[in-house]
Amino acid sequence: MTSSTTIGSSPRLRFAPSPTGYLHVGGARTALFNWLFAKHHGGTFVLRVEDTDTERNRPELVDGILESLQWLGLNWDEGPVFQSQRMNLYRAAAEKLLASGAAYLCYCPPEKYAGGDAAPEAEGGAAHSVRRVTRCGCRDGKSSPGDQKPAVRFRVPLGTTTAFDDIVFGKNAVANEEIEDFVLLRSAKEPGSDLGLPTYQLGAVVDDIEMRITHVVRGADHLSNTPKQVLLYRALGAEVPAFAHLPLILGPDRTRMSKRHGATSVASYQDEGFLPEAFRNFLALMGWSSGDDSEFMRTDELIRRFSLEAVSRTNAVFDRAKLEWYNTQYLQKLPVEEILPAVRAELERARIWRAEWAGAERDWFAHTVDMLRPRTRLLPDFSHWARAFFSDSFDYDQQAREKFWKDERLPAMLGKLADSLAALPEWNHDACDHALRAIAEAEGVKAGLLINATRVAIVGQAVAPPLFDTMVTLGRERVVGRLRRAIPMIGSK
RNA sequence: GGCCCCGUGGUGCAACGGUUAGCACGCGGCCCUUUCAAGGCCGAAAUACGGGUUCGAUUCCCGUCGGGGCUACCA
Repeated sequence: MTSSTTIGSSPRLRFAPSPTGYLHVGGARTALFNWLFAKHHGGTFVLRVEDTDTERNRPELVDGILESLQWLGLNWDEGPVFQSQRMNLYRAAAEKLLASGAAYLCYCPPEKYAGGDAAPEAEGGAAHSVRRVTRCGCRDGKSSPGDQKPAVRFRVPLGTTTAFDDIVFGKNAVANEEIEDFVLLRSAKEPGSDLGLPTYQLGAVVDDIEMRITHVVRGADHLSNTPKQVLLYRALGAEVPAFAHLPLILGPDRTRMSKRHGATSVASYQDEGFLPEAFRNFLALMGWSSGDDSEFMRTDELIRRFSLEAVSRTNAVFDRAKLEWYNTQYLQKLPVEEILPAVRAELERARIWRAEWAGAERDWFAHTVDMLRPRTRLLPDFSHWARAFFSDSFDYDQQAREKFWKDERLPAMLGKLADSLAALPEWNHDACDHALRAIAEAEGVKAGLLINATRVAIVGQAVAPPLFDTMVTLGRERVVGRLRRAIPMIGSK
């Protein structure tokens, strides 16, 4: 679409989260697209932590963000680079801009510009409606220093228009009159220093230049800021990178996703038992499509087919039901070997993992997981409703008991079944099948009655794989033992 | 308020001047069946509205409405 999108031999991308919260789904999608693009073109993916706002920064959140990124498999090639450790870079840039006249010192008190929609009640409520683009007397050197420490503001060149090409949104142009003289360096807080911390605009541009970022891929909430940054690149004498803004991910009510929309952090989905690859696949199709109707695309295919040109301009609503569908699909379709580690981790978490399953009983484990997975949606299903397959300590679902243990002849019939099973010369699907049906026939009841009652007796649930497969998997000893253990419970509360 | 962006079923995406507007999730029904899933089949459901341009608009233009973003010494 954009001819300036000539992708060099090795594009350099970056994801630059700010540690003011956990990694949320929007950030994860941005990281994913950067990563997919870098992988597709054999480029470099850099991680940068934008921690210049010392007030709102929570350093302890950095680890969580990195962990979520790693969980998603979005490995970075360089970094993490912390902006807080590169202050001299930003100050040098500010000095350079000051020296060239592209920036000026502003002595206005910070409160003067506080407000806007963030604080509409300021100045009597009408303030935001008459609010003008920031342009104070300091720009022309009319203000005197006084006691106030200065901030450094960019001197937006008036009388012209700033334009750029966005790979996703196309041509963008805005009259410079509409761009405020944004702050580059905040006024100093500490008594000693003259200049303060850099703002996002300065930090991002200086770093993107220094890191030789070729493609800036980020959320569309930055679209309106981009002209400012284009101006900065030029004032710094640097080449403007390619921009690609991504449509936003919204909550079900079409407003920006936030805590009140429930789970928004990547970590919460990890905790719930989603598979990272399923999550990735889901995320990839929010704002992007392969062009055809493909939906189930594993990561290598995503990398192969990804392009920024195919990114949509429409905001997308996060649909948890679809995410769950993806997880179900992955749980179902992946070679069973690939989901074993995740199931193991889940069983370990539930403290019912046994070392043999990684050794001598590895085949049994793989087979059992394979048998169970068509009925699973999230990883914890393996340790919850399927718990009886991995542990002898499990509960009997109350509703299942009420539904399938109603018949008062059941204790006697199940007793006979237990005896019959215990005496079976062979322990396999058909042998169990015949034994049970023989008893049903002799007692004059439908096999289903015994099948359902037995299922509840041996796994505690109404839901399980086909009964005779379940019996074979569990083994004779367990089945007979559990049957006898359950008999006294039938009819009792 | 100002500036900018977006607008296909409830949701995520296709159709990039000519299709009976396609796929998927979700929803309803049927089949399968030993419970529950998975799977198969069928169904309801959309081009926000109004003007243009055109032989012909989902598609191009304008307006309205709706949604979103920015308008911070946050990022």
